[in-house]
Amino acid sequence: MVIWRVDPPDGEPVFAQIVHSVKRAVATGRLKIGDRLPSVRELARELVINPNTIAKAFRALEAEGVTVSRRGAGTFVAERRVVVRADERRRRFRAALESVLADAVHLGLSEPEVRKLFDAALKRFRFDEGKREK
Amino acid sequence: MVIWRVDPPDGEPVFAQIVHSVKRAVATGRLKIGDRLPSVRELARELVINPNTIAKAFRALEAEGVTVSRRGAGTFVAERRVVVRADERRRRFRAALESVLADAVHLGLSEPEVRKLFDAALKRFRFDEGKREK
Amino acid sequence: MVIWRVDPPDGEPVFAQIVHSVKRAVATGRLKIGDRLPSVRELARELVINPNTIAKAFRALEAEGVTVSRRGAGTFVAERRVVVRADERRRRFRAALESVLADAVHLGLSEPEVRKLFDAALKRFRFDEGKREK
Amino acid sequence: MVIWRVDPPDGEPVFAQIVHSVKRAVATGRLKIGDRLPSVRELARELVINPNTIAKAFRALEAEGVTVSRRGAGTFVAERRVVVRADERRRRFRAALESVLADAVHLGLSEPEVRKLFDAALKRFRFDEGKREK
DNA sequence: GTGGTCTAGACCACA
DNA sequence: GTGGTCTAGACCACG
Repeated sequence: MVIWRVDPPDGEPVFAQIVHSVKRAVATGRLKIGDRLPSVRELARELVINPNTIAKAFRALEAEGVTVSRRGAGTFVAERRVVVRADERRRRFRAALESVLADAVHLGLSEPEVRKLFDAALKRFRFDEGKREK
Repeated sequence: MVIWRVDPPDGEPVFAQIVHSVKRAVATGRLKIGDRLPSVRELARELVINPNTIAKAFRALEAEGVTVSRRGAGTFVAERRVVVRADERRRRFRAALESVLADAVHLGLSEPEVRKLFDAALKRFRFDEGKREK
Repeated sequence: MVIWRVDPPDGEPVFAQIVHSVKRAVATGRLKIGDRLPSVRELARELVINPNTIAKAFRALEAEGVTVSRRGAGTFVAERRVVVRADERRRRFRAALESVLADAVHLGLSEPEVRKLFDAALKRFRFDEGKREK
Repeated sequence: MVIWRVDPPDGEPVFAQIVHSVKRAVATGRLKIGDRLPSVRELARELVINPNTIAKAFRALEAEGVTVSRRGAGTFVAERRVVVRADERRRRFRAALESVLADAVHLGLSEPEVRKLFDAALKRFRFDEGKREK
């Protein structure tokens, strides 16, 4: 799977698309703890995007605890550390899921189709790793 | 279930929260085809939100085909009509789902927890209705 | 062809749909000069529409010179009388046509398709009658 | 050809006139895919119209898929993508065309005149471009 | 009464 | 700089 899924006219802000790309890559194992992300300038050149936008995305990732940046060395995938209380994280997940499911209904997807796509997606994500790996 | 889940400081634009509220209510059967939504002014009073903001949400809902508005009459839940191609709607759902799952991983949810919450949520949505009902 | 093409949730105001129905019927010969329209109450019952809305449409038709109403007798298709200057009517037609054609392009219709639909539609309209008929 | 055909007292809402202006300009090739529209504020100044009104028109254009807007960047003519089913788009075109033709009859235009104006107008529209161009 | 349009002006988010 | 959101308030069009 490709890491960078960035499409400026998509509607989602470009910096958010970068944030999502990294989070998806980490959550699916495409990026592992300790892996180094490209430098801001490098990535800006590759994706043809303003470096300020990349820098903003990286700042957001660090604020969320997904990455850590070490001066002069670069940005790295961080050890996963859970900060949110159990009920709070369930609440957030449920809310996000409900929006997605409501959209699915309005898009005209059937329940079996949704179930199938969910199962398929779920397989690609690594839930119980992160705290053990390097 | 309550229909209106609106919390201005939430970060998500208020009008989008209203849009989501209605889509969720329709998708879960809390609102049925032909049902009349509260009037713009009425809802504005109830939620303590500027009427223009409500009107904007209703316009967005109409543009998405979720409702129809009639001057002098009100705003109604529309017949559900599927317009998007099958592959396109799968693509959209998959993308949205992946973001939600990536967030779940980073929130520290476990796979069984996610599965359980998904199953529970799925039960509340009505996938195969809409084209027949009143 | 059916005369009354009225669909409240269509977006076009209901009274305007009635006006268009009558103008279309007259222009295609479905209604002829001197023909009597249904009474306001009769039509309101038939179309399940507020009588005020019908009355408003009939007022608009009379203002445009399409119909004449005779007290106690009803509303009748009027002798066609042209009031607009030649250049003005060409200007109006051109403007309306351009909007329709622009929409056709954005809808994805092809030029031959448009040409064909135009030719087919044109055949159904009676341009050079009206001043002669009873 | 001038792009902006906006006349506030015309009866048609100002924002709709702007929408039509852009659609016409794109459909006739006056604006090409990827072209940047004037900024909201710039156009507001030029047309002496409230920026919110311009913004509303641009939002409507985006909802119809004619343009894409990017925060911080501007509003651009979108790749043309056909979403509506073939029969549906024919139905819509036919309905709009019939209203225009009925009006033409009532305006007193002759059939040859209508035909001539149609042929002339048709030449100015680009039906089969859009998916390939820059 | 209903929704729709337009203006004016503040403030935010993004590139 | 760009577009987006929200408020406040006037006025219009429709049923």
